[in-house]
Amino acid sequence: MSTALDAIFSALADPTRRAILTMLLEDDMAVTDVAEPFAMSLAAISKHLAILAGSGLIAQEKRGRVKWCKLEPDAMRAASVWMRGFGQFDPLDLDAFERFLAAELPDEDR
Amino acid sequence: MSTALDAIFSALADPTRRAILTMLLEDDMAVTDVAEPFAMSLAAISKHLAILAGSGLIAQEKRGRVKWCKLEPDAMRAASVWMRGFGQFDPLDLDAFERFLAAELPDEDR
DNA sequence: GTGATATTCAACCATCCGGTTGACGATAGC
DNA sequence: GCTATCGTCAACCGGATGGTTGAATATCAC
Repeated sequence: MSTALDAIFSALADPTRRAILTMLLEDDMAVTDVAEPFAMSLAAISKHLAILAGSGLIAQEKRGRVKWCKLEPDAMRAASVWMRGFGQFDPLDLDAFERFLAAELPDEDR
Repeated sequence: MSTALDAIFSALADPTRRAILTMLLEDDMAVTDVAEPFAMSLAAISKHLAILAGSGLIAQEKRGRVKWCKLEPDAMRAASVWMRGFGQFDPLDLDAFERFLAAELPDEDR
């Protein structure tokens, strides 16, 4: 019971990585341009981007010597669906919620 | 830009803690009962519960010598809303979710 | 009061995480 | 070919994280 949601939630747990995702919401960006507004080294940002790519939240494509980073919002869907189970369903609806999860999420994410 | 979302996402990043939240979806539980299905010490679970309480995802109330743990689903809303900002989710799946809501919840709760 | 149960505290440990720096491999421009 | 730019790699560092154990605190049952 883990890997995909683990990776997504822990990727989202860092404010720098959330800020990067917000930036990518506006447009695809090269690694250097992603790093520019942050007060940390390029290598650090490169690691953050690798973590985001590893969780599937972004995709990276190298074109020439520049590597482009592109948001992959679909990766957030599993986590969003998981979270929605809380708060919108009261205990009486639990069985129905389980059925919904069974339909929406792969086994390993339940 | 950080603390609340940091705490919530990093609390959710651990599979043990997510499993605990799922258990609490069914009913409020005492610490010992929460710990029972897990292959780790009671102290470890106690720490996990403290983290969940610290992030606001659960509330704990001590009654007598037993401490009851109760889900606080509202705490998830900030994170859920944040994620939805990215979510041009697959429209077909959203439709499925809407149909599910329509079938399972009375009108006044939607 | 004695003894069992519920929970936390404190110290400790191994590992992971977020950051640094410096060297390196590729590609672009001239 | 030379040089500047883009990005990663490797080694390192301090602090957080997730777990352990054993002692301590509080409450309940008798």
